Amino acid sequence: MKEIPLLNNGSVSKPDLAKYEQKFKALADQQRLQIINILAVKESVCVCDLTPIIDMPQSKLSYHLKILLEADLIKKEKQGTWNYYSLNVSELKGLLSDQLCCVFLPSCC
Amino acid sequence: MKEIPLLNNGSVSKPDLAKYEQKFKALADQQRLQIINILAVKESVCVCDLTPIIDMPQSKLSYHLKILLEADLIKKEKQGTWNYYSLNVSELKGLLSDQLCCVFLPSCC
DNA sequence: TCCTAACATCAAAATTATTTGATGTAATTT
DNA sequence: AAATTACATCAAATAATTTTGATGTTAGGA
Repeated sequence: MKEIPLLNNGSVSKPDLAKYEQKFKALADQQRLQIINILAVKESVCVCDLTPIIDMPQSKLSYHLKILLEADLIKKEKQGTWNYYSLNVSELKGLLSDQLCCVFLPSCC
Repeated sequence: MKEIPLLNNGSVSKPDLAKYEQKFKALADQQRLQIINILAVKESVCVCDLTPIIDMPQSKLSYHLKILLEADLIKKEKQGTWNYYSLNVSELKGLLSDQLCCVFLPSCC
């Protein structure tokens, strides 16, 4: 055993860790990254526009959108029968490097 | 049904999506974020230094370190009996916003 | 050489997350 | 008012991840 370091649990608080965990979890899925990428290109899109593009049953798409929504990475706006989804760009920019913004939010570059 | 959009699967390639999925998955865990945060403070640390700090059985810690390692977020250097781990700072900076770098890699700020 | 410390790895169990298909609800159209 | 479209939600099935405890490996010390 080597010298015992002074106790230091790191400087990020527990609730912050939980918050970032949630956001990274939301990003940690190819299908959701693809959704983000599509929303970046198309600005604002309803679920019915999305299904034919990404080839996914509607309930599955709703599930993934909800995960992104709960992580506050996207926004939802109801307009009559349709639900329009769009990116929460400021939130994403606060999370991702400029380089990644270029990859996933092409409107950035 | 509204107008059918021109087909556009997003612009990020499949292998890239898989790569980012892996990296975000590695980040998507409080315990691993805590490890990153500790490595940021302590620069280079062996597993035996880490166990008492983060209160986790050794096999579990090894498991989480491996996930970070496979995502190329940390580096490992063997020195005799000890394995020293350190952050892959450039990789993390390519991933995280400046703001997040400040949170998790405090040496940044 | 034998013992121990510092790990990694493994298999089983436990926990979480995802997928699927069915059903529910509200708005719109006919 | 009935039918249809655009979703959300639910419960069950499946799959992936994490945790645990045991065992294996290697290097250094007695």
